[in-house]
Amino acid sequence: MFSIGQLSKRTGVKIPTIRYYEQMGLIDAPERSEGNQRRYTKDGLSRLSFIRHSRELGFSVEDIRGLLNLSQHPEKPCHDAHSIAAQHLKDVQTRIAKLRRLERELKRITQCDADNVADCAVIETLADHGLCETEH
Amino acid sequence: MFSIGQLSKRTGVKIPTIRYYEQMGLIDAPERSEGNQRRYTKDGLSRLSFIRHSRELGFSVEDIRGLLNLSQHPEKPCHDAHSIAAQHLKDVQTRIAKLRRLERELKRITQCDADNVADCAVIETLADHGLCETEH
DNA sequence: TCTTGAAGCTATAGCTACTAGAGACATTAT
DNA sequence: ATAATGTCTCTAGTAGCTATAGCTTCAAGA
Repeated sequence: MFSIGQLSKRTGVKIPTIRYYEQMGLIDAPERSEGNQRRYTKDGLSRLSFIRHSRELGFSVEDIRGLLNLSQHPEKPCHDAHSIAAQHLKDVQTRIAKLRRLERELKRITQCDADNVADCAVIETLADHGLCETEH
Repeated sequence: MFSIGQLSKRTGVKIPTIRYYEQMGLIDAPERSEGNQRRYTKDGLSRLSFIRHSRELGFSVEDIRGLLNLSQHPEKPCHDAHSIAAQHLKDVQTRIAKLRRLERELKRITQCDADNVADCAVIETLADHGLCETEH
């Protein structure tokens, strides 16, 4: 049996976040001690680790709810898990592409070496989209 | 003079967002019509365009507050504008790097071709961080 | 056994940057 | 004049937590 603090240390999920997950129904409400404190089992630990890891990979809480659900049913086809992951991969790739365009634009505008704001490319570019090289 | 709807169309910023910016102090409260509706000048239009464009480049509202401030003082050195932009560029690059690692990991785990959840690499990897190739 | 300090409890509010909705009033076109 | 559209304020909701207040419980040392 782990206290919430021990669970937190083992998984790296902060205490208020664990309680938040419980509230959101991602983890079951665990048993309580006589004094009403949460007591977790190994099962609770691995479920939370699953969540933690999924969050690190950027899955949304809703996605995780689905994945957790699937993981409880080992006999089911894993097609659903794949489509969640594949969709997420796509999202990540879209975000990368977008950020790359931003990076290019930011690199360009930070290269200005003017002395004052009047001639500054940063300010000027922000004021006038027409000065941008790429679309965004 | 533009109504809020016209301003919205010209800048691409949604009406509630314009009001939100006003509330946040990013744009000045404009004059009102006799019937209490907002009426904007060209100045208001260009200020909002500046904000819109900065948001598109991913600057935070706080950053934009600083940049707008600087843009009002053309005689000032533009060092501050540069450091805001440079810091933002750095953030963007960090995010790109992180997303690339995610992308790699997601690509790897979505390549599984198991039939059911019990053998599914997606689920398995999420449950056990040790199966990951890269750190995150 | 008593005490003390750390850890845990609930409930509420705050964060970013908006977005949505309700219900009332203003403006514009016909 | 009337109807359709636009705008007003206010409140609450979104994701995924984080922080605070004021209280109770637990575990270890004297």
